[in-house]
Amino acid sequence: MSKDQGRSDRPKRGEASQVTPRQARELAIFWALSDGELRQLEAISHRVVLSPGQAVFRQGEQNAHLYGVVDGSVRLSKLTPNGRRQVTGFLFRGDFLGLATAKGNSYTAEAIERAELCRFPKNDFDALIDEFPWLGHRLLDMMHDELAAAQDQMLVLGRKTAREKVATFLLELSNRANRHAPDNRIALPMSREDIADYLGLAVETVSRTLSDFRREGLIRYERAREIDLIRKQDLEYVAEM
Amino acid sequence: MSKDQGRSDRPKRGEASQVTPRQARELAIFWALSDGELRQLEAISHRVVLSPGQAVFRQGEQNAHLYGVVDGSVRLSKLTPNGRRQVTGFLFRGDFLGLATAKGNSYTAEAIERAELCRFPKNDFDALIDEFPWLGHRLLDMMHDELAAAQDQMLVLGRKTAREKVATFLLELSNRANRHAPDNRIALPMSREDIADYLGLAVETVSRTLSDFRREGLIRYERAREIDLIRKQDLEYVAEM
DNA sequence: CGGGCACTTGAAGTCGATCAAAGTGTGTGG
DNA sequence: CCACACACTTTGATCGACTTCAAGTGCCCG
Repeated sequence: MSKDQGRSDRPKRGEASQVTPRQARELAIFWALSDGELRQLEAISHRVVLSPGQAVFRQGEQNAHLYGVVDGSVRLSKLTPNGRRQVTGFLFRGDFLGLATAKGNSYTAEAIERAELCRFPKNDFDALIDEFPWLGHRLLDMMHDELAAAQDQMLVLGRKTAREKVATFLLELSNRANRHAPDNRIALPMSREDIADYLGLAVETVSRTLSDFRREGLIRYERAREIDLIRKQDLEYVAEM
Repeated sequence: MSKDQGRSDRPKRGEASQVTPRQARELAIFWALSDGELRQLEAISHRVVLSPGQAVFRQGEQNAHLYGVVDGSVRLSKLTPNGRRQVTGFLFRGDFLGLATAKGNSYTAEAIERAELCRFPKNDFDALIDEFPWLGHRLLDMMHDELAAAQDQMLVLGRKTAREKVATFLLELSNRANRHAPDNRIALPMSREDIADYLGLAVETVSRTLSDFRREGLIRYERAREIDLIRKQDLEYVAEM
């Protein structure tokens, strides 16, 4: 998870600068770009670095940009007038955001831990799509995936018990965020409250359920944010997918 | 809600035929098409008529078509292995489906009441997009809306009480399905169980909550599937949007 | 007109929320 | 470098909303 702490080209947090060569390479891989295409994308890209808690954009704001997560993790959430919160998703390196916001964001995006993003103006990106139409198809595919994920989550929220929700969450995180991590050990950058707001539970229930899983030997952890999924099979059984 | 019962051009249910001039006109309006564009869309369109309960397509099946709802209403749902169901959305005339299914449907789409759909092969539609690029943008916009709706529903499922859920549902239906209906009277083509599975509640809770609303004078109804939203304001207050 | 399915209502039970408090770890300033 | 403060996490006890189980009731369609 190279954090590049103290590198000289690191800009002031929350501000944008030109993308670095490393970021450019990341982008090229995410989008499966040729060299020529990459150069064009680079030309319209800026780099954004956020510290924990800082917002990429907020519910209700206008937003004319697309973002790619290069490093770190991002939390998407909606707030009700009376202050209840629903976390609608977590994003990790390789994920994109800003897609679902034609006019005014319907949700807030915030960095959970220190995060590096790439930013492109939507207009420039649209122009790029006209030049490389398959980019548009890729964008549509990404929205497909996002929509499918949202519908899966609706099932989790509407029809699963607390145990099933937490088990599902752990497995989802294992598949999405820790693709390349050592087997079955997952890092949880988000707080218990974030998890609770994602699963439609109280913090205490999340904590209790994790303790239950540990007592039953399904998982193991000392630090709260680093969990070993021993007996993944049984966890899958609990999740009842 | 002209049902065209007994019209001579009505095909055998569940089978496809050429679109009718009336359907073509509907399409032209939905997509804001010019005459030339409409002719091309007509050329690739087929008409599908479904009786109550019949599936447009099923979870897991391949699906190479897009559909537009011309009349009636459609229920989208997901099933867990152990038989629990989550209804992810309801579609009415003017809505589209088949968008979120790149490879294998992630949900089932079924007619609630008798429904008329227009069907286009995805390939032909893609070709049409190449000719009229703004059609692709329109498609992206529609996915925007779908995604935003899904995220709204996540908030409903995760963070609202039974009363809030039911109130939200009634108002949503009033805005979406009954845009052109006489003020504040809504038709509910779906069963109480469909509503329950949409809101993540038990059937009995939906029924009870509606009875409560009636007792409190927020709504009025004799037949279960036709409800007057008297005191919409108060309903909005209950929904806590 | 009669049967069946959808809806409603009632009573009891349970899961998760809420309230309360103790424990843990992390970062900051002395 | 240590001590303290604060935020996060865990655990316990109680409460309440919604589910589940069990009968009704009534509407719709044959």
